[in-house]
Amino acid sequence: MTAQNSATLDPGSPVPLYQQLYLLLRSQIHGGALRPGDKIMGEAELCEAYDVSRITAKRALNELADTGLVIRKRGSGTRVTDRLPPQPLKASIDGLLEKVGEMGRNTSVRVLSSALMPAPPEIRAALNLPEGARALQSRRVRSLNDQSVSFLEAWIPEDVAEGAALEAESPTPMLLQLERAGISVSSATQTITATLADALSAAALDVPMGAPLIDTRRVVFDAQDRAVEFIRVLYRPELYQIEVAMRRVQGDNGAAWVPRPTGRPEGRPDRPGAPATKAPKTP
Amino acid sequence: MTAQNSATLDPGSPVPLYQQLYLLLRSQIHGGALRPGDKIMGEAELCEAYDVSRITAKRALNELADTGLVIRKRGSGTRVTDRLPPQPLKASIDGLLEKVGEMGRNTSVRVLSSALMPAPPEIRAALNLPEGARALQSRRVRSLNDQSVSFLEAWIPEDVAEGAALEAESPTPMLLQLERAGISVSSATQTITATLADALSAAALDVPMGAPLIDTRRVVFDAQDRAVEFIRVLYRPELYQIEVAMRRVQGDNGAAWVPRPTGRPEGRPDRPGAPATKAPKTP
DNA sequence: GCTTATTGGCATAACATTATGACAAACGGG
DNA sequence: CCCGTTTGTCATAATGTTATGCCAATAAGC
Repeated sequence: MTAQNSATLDPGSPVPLYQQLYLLLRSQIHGGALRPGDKIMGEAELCEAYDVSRITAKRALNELADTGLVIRKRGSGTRVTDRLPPQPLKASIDGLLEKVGEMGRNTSVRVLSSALMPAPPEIRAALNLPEGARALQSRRVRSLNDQSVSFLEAWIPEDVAEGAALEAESPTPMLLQLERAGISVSSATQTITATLADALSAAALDVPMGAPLIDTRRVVFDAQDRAVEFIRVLYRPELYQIEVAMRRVQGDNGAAWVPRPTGRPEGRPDRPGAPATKAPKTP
Repeated sequence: MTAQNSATLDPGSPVPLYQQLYLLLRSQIHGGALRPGDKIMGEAELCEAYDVSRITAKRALNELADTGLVIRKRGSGTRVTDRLPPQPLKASIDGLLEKVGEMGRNTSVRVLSSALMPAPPEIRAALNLPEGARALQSRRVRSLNDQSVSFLEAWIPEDVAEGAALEAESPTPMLLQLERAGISVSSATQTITATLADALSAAALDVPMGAPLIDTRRVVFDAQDRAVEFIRVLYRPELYQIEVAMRRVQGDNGAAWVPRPTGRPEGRPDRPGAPATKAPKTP
């Protein structure tokens, strides 16, 4: 049984071939299969491998070059950029950044919009609101070093928002404002999945439509188990990833994995999970 | 600052307009904004609302009808199908299914390939192997109810694999085989991100290339802190999602979120988080 | 039965995507 | 310096996408 890499794009897809190939190569670079300095297959080879015409392969490679991920040279070929696209940030499931190792980052939050509006059904279901209830919607973008990392949409029930006198236009996280207003946040349920950038998130995060995004949804409860906030955050996977450290414990009914909360405590050396790209470059 | 909910489409995107509109409406249905039985805006209204021609609106609606999400009737209009698509499975971060509520599921594992081969650089980095080292690669697909849910690629260093006398062709999870062979698994580091289906994973999971996938990578360590396995698992987000329940605790330096290991213990009701992802479309 | 709303279908035209093929220009190795 | 390799550029043709406009067929209300 052999591991074969029969690679074929889907000509029947509504997404144009050059875009399919571009996204594919892009994810290979971000995922670590193609490393900085590596030589990418030439246009001719790509034609062969993916059964497309040279114009299509060329366009995919040119899009990569336009994004700065590769460098193309006549007669020489196409190579992945040396300057490593910065390692994606690692964050624990609580959504707070951890590996802010280099502290030179300019982090910033921009409020795109905020308004009190009737909560759509999906939000009502998450927040357990009656039909016709209104909620405060706030959309924000978080940037690090002038790169948009995450796009966020928060919903807070009208009564909660009023009671806490929230400043929706302030870049201060809504959750923090809630806590400052005396609402004791006690638990949350978070769902992690993947999605594609639509027009709205693509514009906010400065990625092409159809790019993959990490999609997290969280419902936050106060001490009385009342849902006080629903947040959906979309992250750019090449800039931000979720990392979980786990310990194996023996329980009553067999072994189980226990997530270790935050940081990198118990003497576990900092072991890369072999995500994205590799670190150093030869001198 | 107003929240413009008119998520305008992007005529400049490589993704055709009818597809953008199709995806938009589709995510509204999956997300709960449009509920079963609801009447969707007619072609004329969609033209107005999204500034597209009727042919485009019609095509988007027809794609929805082809997928079975809506029913169109001349003179009457377009309505969301009554039967709602099944909820995705929820699993905790340890990768083990939980919501196997209905126990009638036929779960099965198929071994696609397995081979001892030189470990590619990205794997060597994860497993801390020297250049030229070999590793056992095993690719598997896990299905539930005849639907492919996850695609898995495991790498085990040659010496570990030999010492444990692994049966790579057996559907028994490699990690379980390692444990049975006396290798005590004690900790792991897992990274969660999002990616696009390439040719290989698309074929294995029966989704179109370019579909979004949840991408988890895990390095497993034994009691001696030796990396014994690297696993990369790709999940179909419309069938499988990761769920984390968290508790807020007061620590020494401020509050922190503590993940609650597994299951849905402390009386927290089951709260849906509403996904919005791409499904396979067979033209 | 008549009217209105809504989808189905067709024709035309402008533009984007893709394949095929040919030639020019830069790079690198012998 | 020559030569093979690789990318840059161009032209042509088939196909897909989108807008505009028109008319037919079906459903629902009066």
